[in-house]
This record gives sequence, structure tokens and C-alpha cells, in this order.
Amino acid sequence: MNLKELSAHLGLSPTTVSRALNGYPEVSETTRARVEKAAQALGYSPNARAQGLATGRARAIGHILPVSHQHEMVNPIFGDFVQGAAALYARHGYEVVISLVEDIKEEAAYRAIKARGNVDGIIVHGPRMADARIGLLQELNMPFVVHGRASDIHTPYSWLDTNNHRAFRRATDFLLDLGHRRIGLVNGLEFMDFAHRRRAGFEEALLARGLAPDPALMRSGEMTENYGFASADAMLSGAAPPTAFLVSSMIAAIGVRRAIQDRGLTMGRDVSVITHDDDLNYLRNGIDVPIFTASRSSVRQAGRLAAEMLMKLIEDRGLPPQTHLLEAELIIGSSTGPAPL
Amino acid sequence: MNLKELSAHLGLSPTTVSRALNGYPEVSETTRARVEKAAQALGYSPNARAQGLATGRARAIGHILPVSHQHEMVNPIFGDFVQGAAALYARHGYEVVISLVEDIKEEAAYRAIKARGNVDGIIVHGPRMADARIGLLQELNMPFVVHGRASDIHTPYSWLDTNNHRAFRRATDFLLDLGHRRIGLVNGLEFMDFAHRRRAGFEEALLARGLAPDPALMRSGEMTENYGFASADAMLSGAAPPTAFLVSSMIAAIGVRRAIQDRGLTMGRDVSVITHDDDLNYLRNGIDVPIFTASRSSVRQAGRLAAEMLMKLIEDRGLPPQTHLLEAELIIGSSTGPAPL
DNA sequence: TTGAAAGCGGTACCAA
DNA sequence: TTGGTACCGCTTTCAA
Repeated sequence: MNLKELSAHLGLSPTTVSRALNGYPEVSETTRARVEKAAQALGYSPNARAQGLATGRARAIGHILPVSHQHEMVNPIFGDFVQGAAALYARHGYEVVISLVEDIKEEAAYRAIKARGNVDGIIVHGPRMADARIGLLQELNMPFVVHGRASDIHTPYSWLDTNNHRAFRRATDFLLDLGHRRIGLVNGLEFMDFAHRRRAGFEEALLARGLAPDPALMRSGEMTENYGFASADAMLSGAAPPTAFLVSSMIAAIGVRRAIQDRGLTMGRDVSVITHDDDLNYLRNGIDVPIFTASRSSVRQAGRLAAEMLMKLIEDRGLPPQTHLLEAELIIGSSTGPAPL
Repeated sequence: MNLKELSAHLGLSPTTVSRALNGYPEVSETTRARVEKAAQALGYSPNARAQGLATGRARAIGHILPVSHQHEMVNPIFGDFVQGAAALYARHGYEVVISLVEDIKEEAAYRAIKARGNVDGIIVHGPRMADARIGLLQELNMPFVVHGRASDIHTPYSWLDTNNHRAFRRATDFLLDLGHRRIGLVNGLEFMDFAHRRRAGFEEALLARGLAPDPALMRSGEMTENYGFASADAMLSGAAPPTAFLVSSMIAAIGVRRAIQDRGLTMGRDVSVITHDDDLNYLRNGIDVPIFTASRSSVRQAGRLAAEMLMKLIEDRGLPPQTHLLEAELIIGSSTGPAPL
């Protein structure tokens, strides 16, 4: 059932039927009612491609996942983020299109996405410090919102981020307040913007107490369990091992905890661990780590916010860049908690 | 840059340029080379909507997530599944379109998806026992692959599933072999097909040893942490509490373990827990549960397989239904393991 | 208030 | 081997 058939069925022109269905004012109310009833009854839905071709709008948002050859950056929070966003898009009649883009072919890929024309806007995931995608999308005049930020880019653009700096500043302060002086940082890849900010927050807290960050206690890498294990193991076998760890990812934290256990040390007594990027459920389960929340529900919430921002930008192209900074919570109600020294 | 402009630039007709770019044999090699070079240089990419309108093919696959008003069925494995699938689609030039569909409006939504025409095929997630979507999609002549199965549907259709029955049969046997006789089943909603099959496997194992399934030790519900807690707590406070739990989801298992701990019982000594739907990482971390794998990587693998099946169906409409049954592994190498009685 | 007709950017048939 | 032309299904000007 397409527009032509529907209009023939009604004895009207396609023009009138289109206008009736799209809420144009010049259609008589009786006609509109008749058209809407018939459309409903016959199960007519406009063909999105034809509509898009005629209007130049796709009514779809692209979510771009960078995939890298160097490191397998499967982002575990992506699913929740998209789920939150999709719920909002659906309410506004937008679809979600997901593309995996290899970082090598990035520029060509974005240009092709623009040319292919099946999205009206883009959510950029996993920004690097000096992410070339931002300038590129601006040049292409494609509306976009970055989930995260790019510290080295100084032109204004729309983003939404958690306050990684403050979260790690507070987490470090918390450990320092407990008396810890040698804290190991197991961080993500530091060309990723979030990892950079986390490290900055960590160092700021140390410096504020007159402590010099010790390079031997700071690691950066792709956040796998093995990376967490290797990092913690190396630090623990050093001359002056840490009494606490601040870990940028729950997955890496698993490795860190394994390294601690393998040495016969006791979590929460000999060594403490605080981690980010996690779900509160783990906490309630009595695992002895306080957690900076990037809980599943908070990630969905971020997705919803990002969707809202982007749709606003698409529908009002004159809008200035939108930004939003979410605060991470430090949860301390764990069963044992990090050990004071 | 569109086809018309490109062809004008080359002094050729749009027809010829289109043929050159799409690999038609009747174009001379010199022309093709010239066209391809120019397209590359000028950054031409065909407009997907126009192409789709002309060909009737969208080069996109829809992933439909049912959202329910009764229960918040956010599927935690969805992200990984889509990630696996998307990697395969990308290789074949397909995009992924995600739609959230409310179960109430299901029929209308699927008809609209068909009519809108921006996907060539659909992956159905979260099938129920007698899932109406299967008949509907067949009626609509829309290629589809179900992730899971629908036991009450007997017409042939394409699906890909893990062997839930066998996984739970084996898990139960394992506990029975260790001497457990009172095993609590904390299952998903049993109108969901996977939960039904898991229960069947559980009961089969009991019956095979002449044990009658005890309704007091079997629960069905949406798999949240609180549900796991409430279920386990109720069972443990019963007249004859279970000595082991078989739990259909890691999230619910967290609640189960909390209930055990709250009673002062020790996991892996007083009460054992086996769970499904989990990541091996937890195991390696020494948590004392053996696990039926639906690990993140295995879910991605399932996504890849489903994508492959669906693209085959789309490209060869005459193909008979494709099916694929994945076996879940029982991993027993945990640090403590379930306690023998 | 309604309709005819010209696109939107491609593809594919038919003719040359 | 190449080009002209109709058409995919809808929107939107312009005219009636």
C-alpha cells in the first residue's frame, strides 16, 4: 500500500493525501479525517526512503563505534547507552543506525556517511584527546554530539561527559584520607580523553598534599583483565608496592584483584581497590570495593540526554553547541571498604 | 557530489557511470578505470536512499528490541550481540538499524517497518513461547532470523539458539552428582522461550534420578537482583531449604548470593550456586561458581552467525530456513566449586 | 481546498 | 559499449 494506491482508493490526489497525513493546514478537516481513517484501516505507512529522498531528511541518527586494529576497543557501556538513546529517538520518530568504523579509514567513512545520507546526525563514541572526527564533522556540516570530550580540540562543539577528573580526584582524596600514600593508578589508554582526565584528577589530588606522582605506580593500557593483572603484579613486586589501587575499569579491576590474591594478600586489608565504570550491583554483593558509578542505569540516562541534545540540534540548526557534564558518585557503603592504614 | 554531477564532469551519461561503479560487464575497462578514479578523487558516494528507492533494497538489517510495559526487559547481552553482527554486516555493506518496539503495538510496528522499507531483514530478539512475530513476519514476507526459538510455533523458520535445555540438564546433573538433592531453580519469565527450555532441562535431570521437581524450589520472574534475593530468601527460609541454586542470570545470581550471605551461610560450602549468562572473567577471578557460558565473546559470535544467516536469506530468497544450535559450556575450574554434600 | 507536474538521486530497460 | 528515458514513492511548488 503506497501513497498512490491510497489516494486512488480515496478518489483523491496523492498531493492531498500527503498533505492530510502530514498535518498541512490547507486540507479540510473532513478530508483529513477521511484520509487518516483510510490510512489506518489499510495499514498505510509512508516509505521512509522516498520520504527521505524528497525531503532531504532521513529521520535517523547514526551511532559510530570506532574499531581499532591496535586494540580491541569493544566498549562495554555502548549497549546501555544506545538503549537509552533509542528510547528517546523512538518517541520522536527517529531510528538508530549503527556503524562500525575502522579508525584508519575514518575520514573516508565519515564522508561516505554524509554522502549516503541515511542519518541526520551522529553520536561520536570514544573520543581521543585530539579527535579528528570533530573537525571533520564540522566541516561536513553534520550535526553531532560527542559522548565524552576531546581536550585538545578548542573549537566549540556539543558534548556530554561524566566528570572524570573530579571523580578520580575524589577517589584519590578518599584513599589519601584513609592514610594511603602509595596508590597505584591502573588507567585506560591515555590518548583516550577520559583516561587523560582521570589521570589528571589523580595527580591533582596527590600534588595537593605535596606528594609527587610516581611513574612506577601509573599504568596506561587497554583495559582488559590481563592488563589489570600484569599492571598490579608489576607494581606489587616493585621496591615500594602500593597499598591501594585506583582502577579505571571493572574488567581491569578483576585482574588487579587476582594479582593481589595470587600474592596471598587480602583485599580490603593488605591492599584496597577502588574502581570506576561499574554497576552498583557488584557493590551490594559485598565485593570490597567502593565504586565510582557509571552504572547501567546512569549510562542509559546519558544516552537519553545525548539523544535529546542531538535531536534539538538537528531540528534547530541555528542552536549553539550544547554541553552537559554529569557528576559521578563515590559510593562508600561497601561491606568492608578500603583499609585505612 | 551526486551521480549527475559526476557524469557531467566526466562527459558521460549517468547510466554509464552507474554501470561502471556497480561492476556491470558491458562497460569498457578504460571507462571504468576513469570513472572509478574520478569518483575516488571527487569523494563521490551514492545516496543510499535514492539507491534503495530505485532498487527496492535498503542494504540494512533491523534489530528489534521488544520493550514491555509489564517488565523492564533490558537485555544485557544485546550490546554484544549487535556488536558481533555489525562487524559482519559492515563487511557486506549493510547497516544496522535498531528499533525498540513496545509489545503492545507489536503488530502495527512490524507492518510499519515493512512498509517504511528501510531494512531488508530483521533479527528478532527475546522470543516468547508462542511468539506472534514469527507468523507475522512470514505473512509480511520479510526475511528474519530469531535469536532464540519459539517452542509453540511449529512452522519452519530460521533461528539461532544456545542449547538451553541441555545446558540446564547438565548443570543439574552436575549438582546431583555432587550429592545435592534439593536444588532451587531461579528462572526467568517462563513465557520467554529460553526460560521454558531451561526449566525443562532442570526437570528432566531430576526425573531421570527419580526425583520429583518441588514447586517450592522453582521460581520464575524478571531477572533482577532483587528478584534473585527474594526468591533465594524465600526458599532458604522454607521447611526444607535447598543446598544449591541454579540461577538463570548473573544479575539474579548476585541477589541469590546476597541472600545466602545475609543468612550467615557460606557460598560454596553451605550452599552452592551455578549460573548462566555470564562472562568467564568472573570465574577466573575466583568467584566460587561454575558457569554456563554465554560469555561476551560467545554472544558476539552468535551475533556474527545470525548476521551471516540473515544476509544469506536476504540474498537468496529461495533458501530454506537456516538453523543453528550453539552448545553452552559448563566450566568447572573455579577456585572452590560447588560443595559436595 | 484540491490537483498536476517537477523533482529528490539513483537504476534498469530499450534502443542505438 | 553507450545513452535516453521511465520509474522507484514521496514532497512541494504552482496553478486552478
